[in-house]
Amino acid sequence: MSQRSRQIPEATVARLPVYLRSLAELVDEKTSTVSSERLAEMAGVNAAKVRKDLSYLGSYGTRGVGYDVEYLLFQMSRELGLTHDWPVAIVGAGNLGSALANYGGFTQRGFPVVAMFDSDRQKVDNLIHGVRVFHTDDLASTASKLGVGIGVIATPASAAQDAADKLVAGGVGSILNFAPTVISVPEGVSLRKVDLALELQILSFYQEHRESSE
Amino acid sequence: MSQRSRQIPEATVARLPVYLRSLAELVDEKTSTVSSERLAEMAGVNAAKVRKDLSYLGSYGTRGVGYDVEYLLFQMSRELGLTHDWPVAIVGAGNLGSALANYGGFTQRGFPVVAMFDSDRQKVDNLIHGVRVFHTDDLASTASKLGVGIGVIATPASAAQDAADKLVAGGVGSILNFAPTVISVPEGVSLRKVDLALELQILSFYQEHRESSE
DNA sequence: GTGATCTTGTGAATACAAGCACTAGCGTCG
DNA sequence: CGACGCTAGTGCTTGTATTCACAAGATCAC
Repeated sequence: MSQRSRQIPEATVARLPVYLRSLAELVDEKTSTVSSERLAEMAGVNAAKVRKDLSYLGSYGTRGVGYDVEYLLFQMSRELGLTHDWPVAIVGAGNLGSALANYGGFTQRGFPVVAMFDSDRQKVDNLIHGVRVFHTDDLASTASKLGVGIGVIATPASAAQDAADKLVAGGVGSILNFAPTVISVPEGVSLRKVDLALELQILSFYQEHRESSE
Repeated sequence: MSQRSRQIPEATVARLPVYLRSLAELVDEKTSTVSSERLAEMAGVNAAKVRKDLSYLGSYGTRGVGYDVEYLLFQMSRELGLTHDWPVAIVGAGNLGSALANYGGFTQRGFPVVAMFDSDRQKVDNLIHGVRVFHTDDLASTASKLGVGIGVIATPASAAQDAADKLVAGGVGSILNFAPTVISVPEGVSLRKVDLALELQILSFYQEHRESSE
């Protein structure tokens, strides 16, 4: 059963949510069928890529017609694991952590924040946007008890690796890291990062090189 | 002069800031020389990749010895365009935009926020973390006047494309998009995106598939 | 029904990235 | 001063992702 679908390439997985959003828009505007070309335009990619990406999910299109929007949306949600909620824990109750907790979009999209953690005992037992703050000493056990699947690291860089280790110890399988540092996790744990400074520096590179060539 | 260095691959550019951070750490701990192996470990990549990446910048290492930390740091900063500031404008003075403006890290790292823009006249002329809010009607002209190089889009999805268009009209060459939507920019303008929901959904995919195979 | 027109699904070609494994050069130690 | 050990630089192989281009299936008009 685990081998239901051939391995989906990483690059494809990263694009599925973009298609998903496009499909949601199409539903909103009551469009029932969509071609790979239209979907490609909405997602900002090439049509052949859309078709190949979607073909990994199965043959859900109809030649000469296109894809049924609702059906594809459902299949994709299922594939992405969005048909049920994924409890999320946020480590670090500072500016960023609080901002993330306050940002309603999480829960709304199926990622309810069920706990926050901080090493500052002053913050422990506070409620942030209705979410209770626990001490990081209790991270692993609490995360495990609450069935946390995804951990978000919003600590300073120096505490990030420790946070990751504790999350993993608590059985968390996926980590989203906002701390500006490289962290390592055991094989089998998924890790993605969001790093502002890094993004700006990449843009700076291209900015610099564009200027010098004009 | 613009052809000083052979074209640096995108994947390499995206890693340079990671090396840069590692080098900064090494300077802090007073290390004067570093091998590709050590740097690879710090950056979480393979040593051969480090050497290849650095070789695009020039031959700054010494065989049998390694790289001089300070010298490499300098060269890399230069290449990344970090030897001077890049004025940044933030479009959207809502929760996210304000949080970004309040986050000191920007200015500190050479990306001073020189202006914010919002379509809500109530917010115009407010100061957020010392940064004045302008109306989006004046976006292009103000951005141009202030010499903004990088624009950050922190608007709702529906306003993002318009914000991008105005930034481009104002001469902005690089855009960092936080809005959960695909935006398009003319050739020659750099575009990167940061999208929370998307990251969580990608993690959800792997989470889902890990579970089903255990 | 048959031909014209779409649009998917996919094999093959191309482009890009990663990693290995070797070579060249530097420093050091005996 | 010669041999050895270390480490950068890089050609080549392998793997992955993108794109092209076309055949196969579906619909529609008449």
